Amino acid sequence: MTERSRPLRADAARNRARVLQVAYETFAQEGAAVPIDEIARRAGVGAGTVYRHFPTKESLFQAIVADRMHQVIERALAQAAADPGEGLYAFLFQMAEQGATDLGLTDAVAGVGFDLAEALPDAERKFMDTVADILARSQRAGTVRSDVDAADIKTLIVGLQAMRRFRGDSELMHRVYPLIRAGLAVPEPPRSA
Amino acid sequence: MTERSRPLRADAARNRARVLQVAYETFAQEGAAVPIDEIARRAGVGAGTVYRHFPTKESLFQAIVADRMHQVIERALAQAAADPGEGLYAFLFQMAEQGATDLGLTDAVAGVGFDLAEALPDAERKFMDTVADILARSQRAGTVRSDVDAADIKTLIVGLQAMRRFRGDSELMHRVYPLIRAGLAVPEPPRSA
Amino acid sequence: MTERSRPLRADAARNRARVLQVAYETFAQEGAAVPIDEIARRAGVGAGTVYRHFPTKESLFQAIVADRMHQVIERALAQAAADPGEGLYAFLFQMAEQGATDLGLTDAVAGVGFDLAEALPDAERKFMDTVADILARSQRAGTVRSDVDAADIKTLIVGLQAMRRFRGDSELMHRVYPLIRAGLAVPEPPRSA
Amino acid sequence: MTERSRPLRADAARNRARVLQVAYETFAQEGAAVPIDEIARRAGVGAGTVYRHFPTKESLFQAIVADRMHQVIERALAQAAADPGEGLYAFLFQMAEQGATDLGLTDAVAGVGFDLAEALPDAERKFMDTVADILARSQRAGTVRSDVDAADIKTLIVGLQAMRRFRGDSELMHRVYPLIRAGLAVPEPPRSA
DNA sequence: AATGAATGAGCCTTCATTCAT
DNA sequence: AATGAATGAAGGCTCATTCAT
Repeated sequence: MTERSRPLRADAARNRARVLQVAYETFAQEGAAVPIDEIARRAGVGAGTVYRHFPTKESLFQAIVADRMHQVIERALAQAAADPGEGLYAFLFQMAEQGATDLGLTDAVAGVGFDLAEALPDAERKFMDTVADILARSQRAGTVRSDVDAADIKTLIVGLQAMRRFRGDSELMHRVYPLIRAGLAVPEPPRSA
Repeated sequence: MTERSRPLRADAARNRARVLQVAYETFAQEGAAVPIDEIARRAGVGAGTVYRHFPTKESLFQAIVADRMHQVIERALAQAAADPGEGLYAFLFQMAEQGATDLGLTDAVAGVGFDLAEALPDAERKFMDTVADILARSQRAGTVRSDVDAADIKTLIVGLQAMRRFRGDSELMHRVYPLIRAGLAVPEPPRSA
Repeated sequence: MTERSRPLRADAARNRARVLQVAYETFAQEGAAVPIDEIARRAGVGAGTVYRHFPTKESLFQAIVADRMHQVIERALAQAAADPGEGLYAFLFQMAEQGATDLGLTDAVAGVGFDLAEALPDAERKFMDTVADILARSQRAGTVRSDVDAADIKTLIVGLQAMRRFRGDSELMHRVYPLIRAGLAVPEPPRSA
Repeated sequence: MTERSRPLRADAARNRARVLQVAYETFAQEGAAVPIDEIARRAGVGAGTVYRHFPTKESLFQAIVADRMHQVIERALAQAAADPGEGLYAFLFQMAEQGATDLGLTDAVAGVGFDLAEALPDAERKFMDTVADILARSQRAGTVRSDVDAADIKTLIVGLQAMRRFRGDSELMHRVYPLIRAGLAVPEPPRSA
């Protein structure tokens, strides 16, 4: 996605990956207010090195989000292929789970303090395509009502992430998630006399 | 709730109210990172005046949240009294609406960056009591399934606020809200043969 | 000293005296960093009232020092009249005692952060005259060596105040004060063969 | 005393030393109320640089005091070794001299606004040990009366510093210092008949 | 390329002083 | 005359970003 005239030197590539990973974990745990110096310290590099790879804090954010998006999409597609009927529900669940421990991703998806569509239009488009794909498969499988579209699902993802962060994993799963699922299910036709 | 030996002087009361209002709007729009100086500027007072009324930024937050909570609760109870069956749905909608333009309230309810239960235990308790009250009325009216409790509703509120912020009012109302409502409705009994 | 066209109204005079007293106690206990608002609060008046009587914090300081100086001088002269030989020692002791609990007076005498001679030349002159007077009486009484002058005594006062503040009253009296006294006493003439 | 995993980079060490020196001079001249920004300006660095080396204003104070203490102790021990009988007097004189131009050191020794024993217990202990050592040597040499202890000497130091600050160097030396010395000298035994 | 020191704008908060009530 | 609210200039400290080593 990011093009470079020359591939990174091996040690530079290692540093970049390490910073990305550490930054992801740190922001996820502590929020976006963590100083870059702290990221550098945890990654075992100098602050200058972080800035060499990511010229602003914002760009580090972007890189993290792009990275996560990529992973999320891969996994979702795999699940949908394996079980189309459950695909959408599995995806929703997975996104809630991710988002709960991943403030950056959540906010990126929700567009809070970070405009995904503007910052990473490719990632945004690919994400929406994936949602549409998975949704269509589940609808064809008859497990999701047909008057729901990809934008609705994205909205639910945003909501579920917030809920998941607010309430514990297990409680969300057992108490709220079923409500959402019931809402998405194909409604019973009115009982005929 | 806050007691003062003597009521504030007229000018002071005016300033206090003005700061509160401006701070509410500003935080809602810009988030909690806005400097106090900016609040003061918008309110047309000196920074010292803000600090006279609210000795820390945190306390200004608290005052805003307490104020909003109070209003929200009042309105919700009035609605529930007028139409018990619709009470819960009206409440959910109202909270989503409020929360969308009111980051402070949202975060306070969700416990993000502000521990409502700790900072304003009275407000928190009253809020939960109100939720339980409205829910019970709707359940008695037969419009909400009985295996849902106040904590579930609070979770949904958090989710709806996030969704509402993400998506426009009208779209949320027409596309996502019905799903939530369907999920909360009393399920059809399995069709007997 | 300070002239006024009209004498203060009774209530104003009462307020002025009260502020002076409270400010003296507060500065003595807490140091000069105490805000004027705090003085006002303790005195039970508004901050504006303090400023009506003492147009700056500095001037409040001056008034306190002048007041204390006056009292110190009165008492010292009385003691010297009663017992000329002990007069100087009593005076030194008294000043150490005062100064220990009275940061303002100490610093004023020492000229630290407050130039007594410049701010209150009358008080300064009167103080030095008093020192000279008491010293002369003790020298005539034969209890103090004759090659010591008023400036030396003032220097010792400054030192004793610092020492007293550093060490407790009783320890200063029993361990260090005798050394000073021995130093001031008329030296033994060299033993003839 | 302070250990660092790696020695500071040359430029950093230069800056640190420069800040320390400038801060010493500035605090000595102007007192502790000088803003850090002013120190930084005089040192020709940014405020952030001061804070990099000394994370709080307090810690800058401590570093200065520790530095001075170290020098004072070294010098005093050297003098005492060279001339035990004069050692204590030389020490007193030196401390008075230092303290007069060094509000930080004075206040640290006197415990005014800075609790040496708490902030730098090692320095405090070493200082007291040094005082005791020098005193003992002078007492053994017969130049100081035996009923004086290290705490008394410390008290005198506090007093002398205050006096020195109040009065010029030469005057203190010629007029007051002899009094103190006379007080410390071994008293003449009462003349036998 | 990496390092980490330096920068400096900006934030929260305090407080001497002024001024409307 | 008294009150206490308002002002606004600092001050200590943080941190994104730049730059010398």
